[in-house]
Amino acid sequence: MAIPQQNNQVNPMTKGVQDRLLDAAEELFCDGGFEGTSVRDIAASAGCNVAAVNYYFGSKEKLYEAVWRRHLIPMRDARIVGIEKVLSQNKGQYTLEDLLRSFSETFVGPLVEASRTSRLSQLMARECMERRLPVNMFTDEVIRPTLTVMRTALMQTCPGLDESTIPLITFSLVGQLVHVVHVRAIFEQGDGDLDLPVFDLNEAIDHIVKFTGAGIRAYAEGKIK
Amino acid sequence: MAIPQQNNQVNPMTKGVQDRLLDAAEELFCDGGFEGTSVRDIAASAGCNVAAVNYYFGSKEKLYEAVWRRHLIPMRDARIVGIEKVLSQNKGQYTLEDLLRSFSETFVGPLVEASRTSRLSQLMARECMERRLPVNMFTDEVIRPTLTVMRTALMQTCPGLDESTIPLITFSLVGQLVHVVHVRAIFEQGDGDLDLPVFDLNEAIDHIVKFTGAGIRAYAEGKIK
DNA sequence: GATGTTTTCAAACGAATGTTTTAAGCTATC
DNA sequence: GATAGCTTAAAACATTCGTTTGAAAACATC
Repeated sequence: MAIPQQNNQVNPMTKGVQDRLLDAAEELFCDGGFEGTSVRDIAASAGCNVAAVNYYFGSKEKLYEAVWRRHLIPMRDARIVGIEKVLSQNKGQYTLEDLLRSFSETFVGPLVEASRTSRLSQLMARECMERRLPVNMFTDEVIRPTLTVMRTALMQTCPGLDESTIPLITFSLVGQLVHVVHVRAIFEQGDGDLDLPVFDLNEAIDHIVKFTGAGIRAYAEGKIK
Repeated sequence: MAIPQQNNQVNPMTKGVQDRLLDAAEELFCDGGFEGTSVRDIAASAGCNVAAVNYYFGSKEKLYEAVWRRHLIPMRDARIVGIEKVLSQNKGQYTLEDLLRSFSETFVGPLVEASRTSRLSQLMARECMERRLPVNMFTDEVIRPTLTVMRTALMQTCPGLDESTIPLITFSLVGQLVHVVHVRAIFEQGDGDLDLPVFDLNEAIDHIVKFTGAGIRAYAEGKIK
């Protein structure tokens, strides 16, 4: 009746059933979404029986949450250390753009670097809409900690900046970065015959960094509001 | 066997079955997504039989497309006339921020003004991920026409602007606007106990307009790149 | 009012879903 | 090697799904 403990496989050669299920579920959830993926598909892809899903995770829903838990904390930590690395860099020998670039790259990185057309980004985008995870799981584990670090980092970098503007500034930066991930996903799966301008990720990030930097400086220099 | 013609109801008092199905489907698709909504729910909500969906639209999928077709063209037209209204305003008596504000408001407007926590925005966000509409239906009917008008408008407003920067600039603006719609949806359905700063839509749009304006001027004045 | 067409409805179909059951296989301990 | 406790497996269970069927109802036309 009870769900067995997490079995951290001792032998690293062959993954246990739990890990195989997590891997398979992650890939299939990304491609087909939660509703579009059946536990039979997951079990088949993991090479085990259907019942294993309920045996190890209790339900399809719990399996979905377990897939997410593997990503949230590493994602948050990567963003935070990215910011702190810039801050601790040669005691102040960094520009606003350095800070923005570091944040942008650690933000976009895990969302696009994953193999096979950015699985995490698909997963994230789906989750934003389907709302299957417990509310605040995201807010508590990723968004709030990141915002806190970013706030002090920006204040330290731009002395003239009014602290009340930081939420909206961060909002603008994140909005552009999220958008870059979405658009990239669209272009990658597009059939290429769109005559929209070709989309280059590094070029886009470079633009976002400079563009956002200009906006922030306008705030800091009092040219806005 | 054949699907009957669109019956444009003569008597405006009582909507026909097709329209009732479209209304019900729109609401339910927004709340539950495509997979999460059954044709039985739709039929019940529309007050008709299940078979009516297949009778009038051929399939659940076709009904979903029909729901979308009611929105795409009005959305595109609203954006375009919003831009053109500013352009034709007192022969040049408008600022860059006027243009950005008009575009922003017509962009965000239909996504947030709809009754009940912005149905269209939910629908849009879901569609971005589930990809159920024919590819390029969005690109052809909305995105490309809007981009074309926006390009000429920006070039006319900022003479010093390099045309090659416009796609990325528009991208930044749209990214922030899409994000504002998403975040607003999160806050509206949130339980309010998030201690994140309160989110005010008009304040956010005002920020986006000024922030983006500063970024564009930085390009136009050669301070970037 | 009879006739032919369009629309509505209850019922059923066939397939797919998540979950549970029941029994067999496995592994470690004595 | 027997025993107890995990783990796996096949099958069945109970829903739910989109769609189709066939007949009744409503409507229009003459």
